[in-house]
Amino acid sequence: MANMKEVAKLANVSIATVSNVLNGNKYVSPKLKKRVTKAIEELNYRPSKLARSLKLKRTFQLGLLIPDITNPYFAEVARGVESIALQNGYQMFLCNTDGEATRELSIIHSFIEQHVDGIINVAPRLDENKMVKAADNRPMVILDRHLSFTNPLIDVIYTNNFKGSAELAEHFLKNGHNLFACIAGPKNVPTAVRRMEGFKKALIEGGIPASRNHIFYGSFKFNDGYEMMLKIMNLSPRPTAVFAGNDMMAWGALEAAKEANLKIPEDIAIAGFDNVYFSQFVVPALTTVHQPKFEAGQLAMNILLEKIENKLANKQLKAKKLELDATLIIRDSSVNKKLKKEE
Amino acid sequence: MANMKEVAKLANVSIATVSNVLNGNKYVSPKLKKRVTKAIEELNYRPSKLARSLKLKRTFQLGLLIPDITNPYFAEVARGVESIALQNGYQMFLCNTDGEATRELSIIHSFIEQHVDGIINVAPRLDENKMVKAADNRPMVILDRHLSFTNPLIDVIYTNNFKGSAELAEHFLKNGHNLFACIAGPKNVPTAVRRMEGFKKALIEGGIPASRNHIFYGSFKFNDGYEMMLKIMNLSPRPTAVFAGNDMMAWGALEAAKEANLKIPEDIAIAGFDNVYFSQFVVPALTTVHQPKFEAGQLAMNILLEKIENKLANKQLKAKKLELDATLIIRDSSVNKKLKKEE
DNA sequence: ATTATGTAGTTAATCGATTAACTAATCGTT
DNA sequence: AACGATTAGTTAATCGATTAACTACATAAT
Repeated sequence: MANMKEVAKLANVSIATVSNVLNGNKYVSPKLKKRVTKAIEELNYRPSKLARSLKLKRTFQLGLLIPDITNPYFAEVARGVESIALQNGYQMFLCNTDGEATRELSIIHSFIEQHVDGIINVAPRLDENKMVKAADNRPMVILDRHLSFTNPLIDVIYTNNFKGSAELAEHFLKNGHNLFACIAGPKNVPTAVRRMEGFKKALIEGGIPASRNHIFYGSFKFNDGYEMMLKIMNLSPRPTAVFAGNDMMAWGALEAAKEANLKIPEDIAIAGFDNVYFSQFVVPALTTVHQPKFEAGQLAMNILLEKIENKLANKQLKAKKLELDATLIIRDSSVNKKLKKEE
Repeated sequence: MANMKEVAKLANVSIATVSNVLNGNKYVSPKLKKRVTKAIEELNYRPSKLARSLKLKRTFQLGLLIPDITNPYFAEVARGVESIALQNGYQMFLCNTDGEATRELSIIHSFIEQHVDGIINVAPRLDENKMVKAADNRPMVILDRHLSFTNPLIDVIYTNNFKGSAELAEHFLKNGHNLFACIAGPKNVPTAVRRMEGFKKALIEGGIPASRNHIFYGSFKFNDGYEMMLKIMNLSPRPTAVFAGNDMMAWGALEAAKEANLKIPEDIAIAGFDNVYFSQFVVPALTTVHQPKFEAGQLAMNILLEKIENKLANKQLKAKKLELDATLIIRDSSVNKKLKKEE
C-alpha cells in the first residue's frame, strides 16, 4: 500500500505538505493542494492510522466488554455504544467475556496493549482492585454494576434495579397474590442481588413474610428459568406469582409452565426484568421491568468521550455515578386479559 | 505508560535484549532475563501493539461487518468468528451496516486504514467491483452471499439456500398442502432470492402451478412478517401453508395468525429459515431450515487465517467457494402434534 | 601462538505518520 | 532602500517497537 512518502514524491512536495492537505492544519496553496489530491487519488492512498496513532498517542478506538452478544439485552447496548462511537470517528473492539473474570482481565490487558482510548465494561465480574490496576489509568465506564469507585477515571452507570423490582412486587400484591417464587440471577452478581432485594423489601412492606417467597438461583440463561420453574411447580402449595431476574429466564419459566398445561396468568403469573425486544411477542406477552438499553449504551459512550477529552486536557473530575430509571411494563403474563377487558 | 526504553534502562540492558526476552527470538542469559522481567513487573510495562504492528506490518486485528448484531443469527456468527480469532491472538472490530451499501463501503475503508489483517463480510450488499477495490488487496471472506469472484484474495462461503427451501416445500407437499404464500426477503438480496427459487422450483416439480403460490416481500424483520401475514390472511381462498424467508419474519407471521385466532398448523402452517436459537421455543415451535451459524463464523475465520498466512508467504491460491448444507427441521408449526402422536 | 568459529549482547535503521523549528520568498512601512 | 512581519513550504526529530548488522569476548582447531 502506498504511503505518504510516495504521495509526496509523485506530487513533488514534502510529506509535511501532504499531511497538511489531509488534516488541514496549515494553509496550502490551491495549486499544491490539487497536485497532492491528484497523487492520492492516483495511488489509491489511505493514511495509516497505525502510524498516526503512534505519534498522536490516540487511537480513536474503544474496547467494549460484554458478557454475551447473543443476549439481546447486550446486543442493544452494543448498538447504542456503536452509534455514538461512529459519530465521533471511533472504532469499537468487541469482546465477550461469558461472565468469566479471568477472561475479562485478559481482554482488558489486550485492550491496553492495543492502546484503546477508553473502555466500556458492561456487567463486569472482575474484582474492583484488579480492574483498576488493569485499566492502567485509561478512562473506563462501567455499565450495569453498582460500585463504590474512588478512581476518578472510572465512571459507573447502573439501573435502579431495586426500585423496578419493588414496583413489580407491588403490582403482584395489588393483584392479590400472596405466595411467591423468585428465579434469581447469580448470588455474586450485584445487579441480580439488588433485584431480589427490591422485590423482597416490597413484599415485606406489603405484609408478606419471607417464608412465603421461595428463592431459586440461576445464571440468567433461558434454561435456568426452565429448570427452576420445574422445581417451583413442584412446591405445595404452589406459588401463584413468579419473578425471574431477567427476561431470558422468564421465557424459560413460561415455557415450562406451558408444557405443564398451566394457564398463565390464571394459574400462575410470571414476570421478568429487562424488557428485551421479543418479550412483547412471547405468548402470553411478558410483564417485565423496562430498562433503557440502546440509550444506556449511548450514554456510556458519551461519558467515555467526555472522560477521554478531560484526560487529554489534564482535567481531573470526580468519578460519576449515574442512575437510570427502570419502569414497570404490565402485560398479559401477570394480568388476566379477560378480567382486564371487563373492568 | 512505560515503554521499552525505560525497561531497558532500569534493567541496564539494551532495548534489543528486552525485545528478545519478550519474544524469545534470541537466547538471553538467565541473569539478564531475570533483570528484564523484574523491570517489566516493576513498571507494569505492557508492549505497545501499535508500534509493533507498524514495524511488523501485521496488526492481528480483523474487521467483522454484519448487518445487525441484534439479529440473533448474526450474533451467533459473530461469536463463532470471535472464538477462532481469540485462539489465534486476533482482536475483532465489529461494525453494523444495517444493510446499507454506503455504510458498508465506508466501514471497509476505515478497516483498511486501521490496517486490519483481514475482513469478514457477512451478507454484504455492496457492489462486487466496489468491494474488491475497497478491500485493496487485503484478504476478505464473504459469508452468506453467492458471488462469482475472480479475485483470489476473496473467498465466499454460503449456505445451500436453494436446497433447504426445496426440502421445506416438499415437506409441505407431503402434508397435503396445495395453496401457498411466501414472505420473501428483499428482491435485491441474492440469499433471499435463492430461498424463493428453491421453494418455487420444488412446488412446480410437485405439480403446483405458480398461480397457487402468492409472494409478498419484506426485509427480514419481525414486523414485515406480521404485516405480510395480515395480507395473506385476507386472501380468499386462504393459503394453508406459509414460508417466511427467515425466522424473524416467521415469528411475526405466527404472531399475526395467533391474534387472528387461527390455529397453527391446523388452519395455517408456517415455516421459517435460519433456525435461530429461540425458534424452538416460540409457540408453536417453528419448523425451519437450519443453517450453521456459530460454525459458519468459525469456518470463515479459519479460512481468513489461512488466507492471511498465504498472503504473507506470497502464495496465491485460487479463490474458494464453500457451500454449507442447510437441513430441514420439522416442528409443530407445520405438523399437527396430535396427528403425529397417533401415527 | 594464531586463526577460525561461535555466542551474547548492542547499535542503529526502520515502519509511516505528525509537527516544531527552520528557510526562503513576498509584502508593507518608514 | 532597508528592515521587520507575514506567509508557504521544507527539514528533521519523534512516537515505540523489531531486527539486520555489528562488536566483543570466549572457546576450539591448527
